[in-house]
Amino acid sequence: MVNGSTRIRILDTALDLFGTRGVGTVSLDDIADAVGVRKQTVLYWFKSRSGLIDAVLDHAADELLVVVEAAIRSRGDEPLDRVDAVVCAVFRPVVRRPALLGLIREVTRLDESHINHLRGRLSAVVDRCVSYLTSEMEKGRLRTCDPMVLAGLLYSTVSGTGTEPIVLETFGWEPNAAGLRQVRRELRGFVRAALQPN
Amino acid sequence: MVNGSTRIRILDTALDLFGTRGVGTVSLDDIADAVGVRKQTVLYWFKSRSGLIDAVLDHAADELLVVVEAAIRSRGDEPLDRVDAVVCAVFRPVVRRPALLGLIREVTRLDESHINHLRGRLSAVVDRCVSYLTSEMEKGRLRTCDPMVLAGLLYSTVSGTGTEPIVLETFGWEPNAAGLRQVRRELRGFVRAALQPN
DNA sequence: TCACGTCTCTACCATTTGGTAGAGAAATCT
DNA sequence: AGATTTCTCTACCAAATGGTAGAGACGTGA
Repeated sequence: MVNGSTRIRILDTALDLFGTRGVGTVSLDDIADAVGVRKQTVLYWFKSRSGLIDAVLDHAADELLVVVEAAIRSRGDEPLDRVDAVVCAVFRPVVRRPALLGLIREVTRLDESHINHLRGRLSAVVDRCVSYLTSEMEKGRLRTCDPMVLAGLLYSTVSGTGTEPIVLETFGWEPNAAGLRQVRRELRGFVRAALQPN
Repeated sequence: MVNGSTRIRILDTALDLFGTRGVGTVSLDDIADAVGVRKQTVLYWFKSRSGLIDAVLDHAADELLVVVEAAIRSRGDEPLDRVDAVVCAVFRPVVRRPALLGLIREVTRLDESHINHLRGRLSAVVDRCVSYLTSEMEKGRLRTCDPMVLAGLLYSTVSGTGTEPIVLETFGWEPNAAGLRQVRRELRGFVRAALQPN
């Protein structure tokens, strides 16, 4: 594969379309049109629609993993700061690449095989997060609760906030740069309050 | 319309399918098959796919409104209890009718006209929630923050938790009755902690 | 009984879907 | 130069899509 550029362009475009419109409603023709190529070129690079989906999920997982891993390592010892860094890291794509979280959220609509594919890709970070939360709770530096479910709650809050600007608009929020900063600020405060040890 | 039962059955079935599989990926044939009727019967009751979608959204909004309105009125004066009651109320359909919240969450994938349709239906409750949060914050009985964004955060947390069991499973959670109770308990604790006045 | 509205059906249709077959241009290797 | 690999194309196809047209079964009121 000497020339990766077409492949990459397809991958990027598919990620955007899948993430914003939902995997199930985007056809190969839609993707090909957006890339400026014929559907058969897409099928040359990815042997089937299903294969493309898996590849796009990998692509998305890669992008997310890099961001999160960096954040986990970044800030000091205090767990509230650590979590805050991860929240900010996951929130960054909301601005830079809104489709990314949207695609991850699509997991609910995918069939078993794609779900497992994505799970395999993310399980390492997920495990790290849960065991980190567990150990900090044991030290009494986070509000004590079920760490697995807490991780899920945090995910829901951050990803929901990032992927549903339409809902926020319904609540009266204004969708612009200042509004996004506002949301991020509130999100961080919300999570911090929810984790504060009692 | 003497016999409403076919219409209602279509509406119910469509709500379930739309909510679990996503609006865009469910065809009229899928719905008709599930009801045990021909596609043309569906098109007799709802003049187009788009009309059916609006009707289903109305159906869902009705169901949700009843539940939420009752909860808002229910419990005493303390705002944390009030919010807790609403959280429980919204969480109930997660068990009884998982597709309901799933459908509401589909709003992000719908086109402008359907979005506005749903918004019109929900704006009253939404406004009430926001102004309630505002007034309680002014009294210092809730953590002070932006009430609109807070409402959005609460929505994301509750609906995300309810609509993404697959994500929770990835975090190691077990999808059964005990697991659901566990999630609800953690959710309530999470929200309570996040709203506690400082 | 007859007419009428209600309800579901069969029969189609144009368009779009994911996918196959294979031709042709261009680069790369020998 | 000739052969081979890489890449994108045109030309199809069977199946599924949303939707139209209209027939027939059914009960109800006059």
